[in-house]
Amino acid sequence: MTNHNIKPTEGEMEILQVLWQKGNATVREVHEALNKKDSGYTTTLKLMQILHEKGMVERDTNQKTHIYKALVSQDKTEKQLVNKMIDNVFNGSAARLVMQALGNHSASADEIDEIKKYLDSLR
Amino acid sequence: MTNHNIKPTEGEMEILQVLWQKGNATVREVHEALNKKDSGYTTTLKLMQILHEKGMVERDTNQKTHIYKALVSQDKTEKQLVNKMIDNVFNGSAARLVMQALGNHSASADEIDEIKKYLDSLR
DNA sequence: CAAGTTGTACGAATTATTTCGTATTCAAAT
DNA sequence: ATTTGAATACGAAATAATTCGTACAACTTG
Repeated sequence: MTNHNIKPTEGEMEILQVLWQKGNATVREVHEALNKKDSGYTTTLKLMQILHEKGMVERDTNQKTHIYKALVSQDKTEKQLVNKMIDNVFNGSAARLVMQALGNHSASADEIDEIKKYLDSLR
Repeated sequence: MTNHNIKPTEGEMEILQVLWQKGNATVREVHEALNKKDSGYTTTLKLMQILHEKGMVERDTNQKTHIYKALVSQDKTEKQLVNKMIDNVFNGSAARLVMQALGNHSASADEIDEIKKYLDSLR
């Protein structure tokens, strides 16, 4: 299977987020979206070049200013990370992760409804 | 608030898991529980010493063989990690994480029931 | 008690990740 | 055309995390 061992680092993930959200973007756009006051433009550039080396993004170099686009799927990447966390942190129990996620104040009433609907659809 | 910025590394997490599960344990017990063929005993020892430096575990040094015990709570640590993932990976949406977790790891019917019960209890 | 075994201590090597500095290229504006 | 600004390339420094080697202390047991 392709895309076997994608394991973006934290910094790489931040960039992928932006690319998934925007569809495609230049380094400057990504850098500004991230709005990191603690690291410079060339840092973002470098990370994006590394993502490219690793085959996680592609880029159009026809213009001087390159345009990047994610190659790894958001869904697959998210699944990978979630699975890893279920295994590493919750000893394989998806339910435990879910409850931990919901026990926080993070989930609004709307979200909870959405989840219930989703659970029903699983039947 | 105490325990403000716990952020165990991956290796540290593995050890904490064992300590949470066993209540307390020696380095050797932890090392064997982890069953790492790729790294040696002193590596586990070192990590546990670092956990101690960081105040995440305590140890009884009355005997030659020290006995370790987690000081950070499993629940709080899990919440931290889950929240971090919700922020970093799911743009703040707990619901998205939950659905990714369920759509995936094929939560069992029992697990799903448990989650529904839990959701109802949140009202 | 001497030899072997099991443990801790801890500096240092290794590896991974992030960050930066600087050279260079290209295009726009003066 | 020259300067200026914005971009890429990329080595290397800085930081973080893991792993190991080795010294030494404390028990075991023959």
